[in-house]
Amino acid sequence: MENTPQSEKRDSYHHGDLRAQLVEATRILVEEKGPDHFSVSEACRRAGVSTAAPYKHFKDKQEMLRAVALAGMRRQRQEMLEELDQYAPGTLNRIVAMGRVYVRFAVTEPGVFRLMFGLSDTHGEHSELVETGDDTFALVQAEVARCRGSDTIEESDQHQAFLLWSFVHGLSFLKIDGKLTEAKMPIDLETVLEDVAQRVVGAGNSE
Amino acid sequence: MENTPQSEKRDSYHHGDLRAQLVEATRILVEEKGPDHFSVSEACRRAGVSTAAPYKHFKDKQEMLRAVALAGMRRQRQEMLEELDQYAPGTLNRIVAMGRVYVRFAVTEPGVFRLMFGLSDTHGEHSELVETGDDTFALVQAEVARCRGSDTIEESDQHQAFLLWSFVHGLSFLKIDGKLTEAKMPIDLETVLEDVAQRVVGAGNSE
DNA sequence: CCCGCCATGTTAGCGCCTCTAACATATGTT
DNA sequence: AACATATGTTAGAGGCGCTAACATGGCGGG
Repeated sequence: MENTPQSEKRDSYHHGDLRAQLVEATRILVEEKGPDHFSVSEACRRAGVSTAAPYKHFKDKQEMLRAVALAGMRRQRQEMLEELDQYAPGTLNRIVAMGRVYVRFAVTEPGVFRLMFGLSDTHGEHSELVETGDDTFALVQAEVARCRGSDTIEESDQHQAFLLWSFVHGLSFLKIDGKLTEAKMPIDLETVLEDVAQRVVGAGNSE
Repeated sequence: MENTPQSEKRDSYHHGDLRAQLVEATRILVEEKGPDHFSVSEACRRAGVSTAAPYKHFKDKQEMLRAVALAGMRRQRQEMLEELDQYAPGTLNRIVAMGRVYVRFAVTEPGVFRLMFGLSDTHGEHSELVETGDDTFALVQAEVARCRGSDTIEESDQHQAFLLWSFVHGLSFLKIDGKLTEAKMPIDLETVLEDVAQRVVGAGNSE
């Protein structure tokens, strides 16, 4: 973050680390204007290069955005791992912690968060994004299994992890889209996450 | 649907019902290419008019998309009402039915569904969209209350409706973004919806 | 009945955008 | 030193959103 001089005039013809700087400019713009209103031109202006320069590093606009999305997914996963460290294994607190990170990330970086999921066209083909997402989901599955006292993931764990994921995903989007007025979400986030973890993982099976 | 001649050459200078036809062309294009890759120009080509014509009916591109989003929200709400008619009042089946409509709509018309939520910039100011969304949500709240045997909505009903909404919303997006492989969502939609309704509304409070 | 108004269409064109081609410059390998 | 390659530049094609100015035709009042 702090090693990106951004708009300092460069002394040499060549740039040094244009690719990284373009990704950072893209990230900032995506947050500022939203993924829709992002333009390559403006990223170039921010980075202080001509509008043709990015095409030496990226195939097209989509690839620039994809780089930002991938970095976002890795950052989100990293934050989860760090948060998980603070809680004892096999407890609901760890489930709650992951949900908290998920929603917090969405609220803190809604632009990048939208990118991580919205760009569904190209995601399928480019496996890094899919793999990183799968890895993060595997974290949830493992945590659910451990709440049962097991280290192997069974179908019920998959199911519960899927329920949790859908919920926090929906909650995140509703929040950043401004659909959640006070009246619709009457209690605070932390309590909600605890409630959901309890309902999904804490209780016994209900069939 | 069948009263839109689409690309028939029109005999007269004037068009007759260009606005409606542009909305329909927009809807189709949004489904075909996704909300991102929609262009006013192409909608004009489909409707057989010049690229300046839409601006006699819409302020800008956003307003065209908003018209499609609003129509979508009303259609979704209508589908819910029709589906609800098939089930006895005060039963979990009615909760499940609403979830089914929500997800089915998302899967059937992912482009419009994205539009209904994605365009968060302009939603806040233009109240029709917000109101329609609120109306639909109120339906869920009322249904939850009635499962308790009450006709007045209390905070616990709000809370449960919110949980349900977040879940189906997240599930819908994960589905249309292709994030739900077989391994991640091991059982079929109907069973999932029943399970969630049971966990959220069916069970007693868990605090 | 005709005439003028206004709604709604058209063409022309500006400015911005993405992306490519052709050229320029730095870097490092031999 | 000379060349190959990586990475920057300028110029420009082609598409898009939107506006201005003009054209057409339906409709209501004299």
